[in-house]
Amino acid sequence: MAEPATTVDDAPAAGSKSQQAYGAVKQRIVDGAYPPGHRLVLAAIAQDLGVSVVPVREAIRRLEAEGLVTFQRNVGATVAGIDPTEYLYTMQTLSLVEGAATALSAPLVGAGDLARARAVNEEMRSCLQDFDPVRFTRLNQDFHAILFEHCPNPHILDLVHRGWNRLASLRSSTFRFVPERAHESVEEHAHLLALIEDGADADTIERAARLHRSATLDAYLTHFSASEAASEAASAAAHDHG
Amino acid sequence: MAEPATTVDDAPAAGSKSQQAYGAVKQRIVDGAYPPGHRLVLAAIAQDLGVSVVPVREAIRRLEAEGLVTFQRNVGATVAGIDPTEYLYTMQTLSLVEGAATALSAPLVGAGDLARARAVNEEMRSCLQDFDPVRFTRLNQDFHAILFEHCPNPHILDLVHRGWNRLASLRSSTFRFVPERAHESVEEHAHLLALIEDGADADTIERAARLHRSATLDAYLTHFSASEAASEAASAAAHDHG
DNA sequence: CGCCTACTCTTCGTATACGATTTCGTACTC
DNA sequence: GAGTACGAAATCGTATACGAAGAGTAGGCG
Repeated sequence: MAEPATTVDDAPAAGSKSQQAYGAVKQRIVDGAYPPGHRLVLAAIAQDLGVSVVPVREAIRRLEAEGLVTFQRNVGATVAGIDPTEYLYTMQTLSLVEGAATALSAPLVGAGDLARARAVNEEMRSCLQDFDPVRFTRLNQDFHAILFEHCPNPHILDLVHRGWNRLASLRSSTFRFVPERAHESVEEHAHLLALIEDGADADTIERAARLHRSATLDAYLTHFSASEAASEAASAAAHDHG
Repeated sequence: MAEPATTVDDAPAAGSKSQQAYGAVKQRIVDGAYPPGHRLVLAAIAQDLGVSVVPVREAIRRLEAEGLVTFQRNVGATVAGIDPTEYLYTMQTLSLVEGAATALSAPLVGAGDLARARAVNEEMRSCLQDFDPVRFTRLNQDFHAILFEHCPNPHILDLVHRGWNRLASLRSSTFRFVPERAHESVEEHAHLLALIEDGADADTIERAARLHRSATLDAYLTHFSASEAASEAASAAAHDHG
């Protein structure tokens, strides 16, 4: 299995060069090395990774399917932007699937998981002063990942992961713009943990998890008082679930 | 803008050979020409379509991302099967996203849409005697499509389409095995239409739409009294939402 | 007689090469 | 001076070719 050892040691090294390229490009996108709007030129990436254009092409198409890049025939691919409307759609979808995943996962969350989640949430709480949006967002993801990762339905779980990946493009998340929201978020996390620990029914947990995310979305929308009609419509829809 | 004006009636001829291959293979899968489990050999398909293997490969990977085919490195692709567990997961996911899509779509459903939906439902009702599962399933899809197609969130709408596509592999659907369910289904459709017409709130509509699908799933599970532990777990989860 | 091994054959994975399309720069005209 | 048309460069899309990995099969060995 002696891989060509071309600077591969951290993340990729996934046997296939396609997967290798996929992992590499994906990482650079979420790391911010390829900022939104950046053009992804096949030949350049191929040369950079030491492979041909064919695997790179396939990787790009996979990333397109995940919504991380946009593609245009005979023009090329660019890193998917943070268009407010798109952000809104993504958050709404995520609230839906993450709520369900959390509810389905709840019965399978053990005491150890709960303890870990609580620890992460406390770390978030201690992070509130001397606020660092990026770090907070990262902890936020860790927290929720613990709660939904046991979801027995792989399709739903996959959708949750995709949603988080898309949001990873803008690493700052909502909390950069609306720091106040961070405070509420920590409290809602505690509430969610209590529900799970008490064995609340799935519907209640789903509702709480969904509302938690919808509230974050609303906080965002309130600050950027909607720039489009579409935003308003979707906002109203999100509210309806409150 | 100004699409090549192709967009021909059915599916293929989409400018790019990749898209052409994608459309062609997809159609053969949903048509049943490529039955579940059928091996998809790149070279064979390429020759059949008069193109090279590269576009076909890309098409296959896209179909893989949609869950219509399964892929194994250095082995090849096969049409995704109807593994009961997989069916269960798909239905559960579909109940989630279709419920949300229907609720979000409801305020945008006009009188004309309602009339069409009602007409389709009546056609289904008249279809109950002299029962044809395939035809009934098709009408069922038409009915629901009218209700969720106005969903303003393209991501959610796309997820609904993907779910339906996966189910299209087994064209007979649940109704082949549980004809009794067809009767209830028509009644629930009427109820759903009434809710939408009365302008019920989004949560109520989402609940009704989700429950409608969950009930179909349960009917299936009751007949094939679960063959696996996983099935039971997911079934219980689905019930929790009732 | 059954199991293991070596070989071949199919099929995938990737590299290279060439044609097609778009875009950008420049010169020309009104 | 602005707009348009032409041409060159860049980039994508697809075909062909070759190497690699897995699956099936025949033969030998226990």
